[in-house]
Amino acid sequence: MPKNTQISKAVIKRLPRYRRYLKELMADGVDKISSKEFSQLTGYTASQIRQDLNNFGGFGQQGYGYNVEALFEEISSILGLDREYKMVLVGGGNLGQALANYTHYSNMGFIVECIFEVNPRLIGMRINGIKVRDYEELVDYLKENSVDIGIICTTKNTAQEVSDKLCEGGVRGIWNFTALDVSVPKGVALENVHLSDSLHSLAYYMMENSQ
Amino acid sequence: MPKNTQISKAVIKRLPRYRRYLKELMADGVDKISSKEFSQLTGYTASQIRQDLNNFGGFGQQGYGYNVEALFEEISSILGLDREYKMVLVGGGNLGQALANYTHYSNMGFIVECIFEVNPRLIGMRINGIKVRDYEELVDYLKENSVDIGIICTTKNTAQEVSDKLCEGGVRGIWNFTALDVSVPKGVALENVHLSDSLHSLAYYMMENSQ
DNA sequence: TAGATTGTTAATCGATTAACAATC
DNA sequence: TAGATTGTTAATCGATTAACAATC
Repeated sequence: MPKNTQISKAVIKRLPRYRRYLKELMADGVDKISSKEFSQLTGYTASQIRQDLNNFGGFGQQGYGYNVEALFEEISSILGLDREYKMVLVGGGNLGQALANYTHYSNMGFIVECIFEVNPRLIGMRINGIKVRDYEELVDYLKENSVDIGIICTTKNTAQEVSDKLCEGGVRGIWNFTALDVSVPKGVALENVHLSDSLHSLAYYMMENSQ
Repeated sequence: MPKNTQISKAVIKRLPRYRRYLKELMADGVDKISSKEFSQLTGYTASQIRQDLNNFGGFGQQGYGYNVEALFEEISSILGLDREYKMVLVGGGNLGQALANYTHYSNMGFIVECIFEVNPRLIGMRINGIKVRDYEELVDYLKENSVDIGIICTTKNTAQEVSDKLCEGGVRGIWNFTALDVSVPKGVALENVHLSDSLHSLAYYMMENSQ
């Protein structure tokens, strides 16, 4: 139960990371952890961890710490990972195909229903079980099916058009892998993965290190 | 010519974005831009843009603005994009193959020399011209060849081992796509792309929107 | 010269860290 | 009860924004 103040982006970015470590702890059979121990594990300060978690509620117990499994469930719920998301991916090239698979099989609850493509050689095929449809069918498909998230993996120059069609078609989230910062209407969530930007930052830090 | 104060991560994250927009402006034949106009384009405040750029030098001209092409070159140089980087990718699965291609062909100067894999069916093949080698050869390869950046695209449980081999082999940067936060020795730059974390943040914002 | 816009300092805002009272 | 550790307030730090003098 979130308090009604807006949570900062910085906090939200840390939650999936906390969750990953909690999952590992569960796998290792650890059932309680203090903010201090969790700090050593994650690299965030104990103070920040407590501060972050208390945005959402008091999940710990004084003198004891946090129950690993309970905290994992709480964070999962906060992130909305206790539901299912239907997704479509647009742009079934090399990277698109790989991402469709990755997303579908590595993340519980995120279901990639199909891939939309313009290349006639791919249309009609199945890629690891995920059907490839004609991009022309996208708008109709969205009319007939409820889709939560659209993944954009096209070229830069069609990205905005694709995003518009997805948003008009009723998706509530866009996961964008193109180099374009697409704009989405209010009420649609947007997450960009700019791979080249990431690589370019890496280049910077390499140079900085060697000075 | 960077001043000798450490530049904050927030600034470095914005530079590739500035550069992308400058590239677009160049393609559109625009040759000067003011911080105010650039603000409208990028969504960052004019003040922040000027502040950021002045960490590295005075690239503008009072009363005029910034020369688009010159600024693009400056930022490229700051990011270290005026050199070549030799890369190897470890883990040539679905996503690894796609990333090797993407990196090799979408980014000038980032050359993926080869892919290392354990799957015997892939070893010896070429994927879009990039040779797949036996993972067993990685250590020797790094002894004989100078490699700048290692891309890790294996499963989570071998990620740290791979990272260690790459770092001992002399790479100066790690681009990590696994869900593990690998640790690298001081002097090696690390950039993580946690795809699942990104997706999980998206899920959060979708929920937040619909409340 | 007048107008525009930078470079840079100062003010504000927000996020992180420290401290400690509450409490298990 | 004593010890440990949270939840939360206060202090600090850093990043963003505003303001304006410098200057093209």
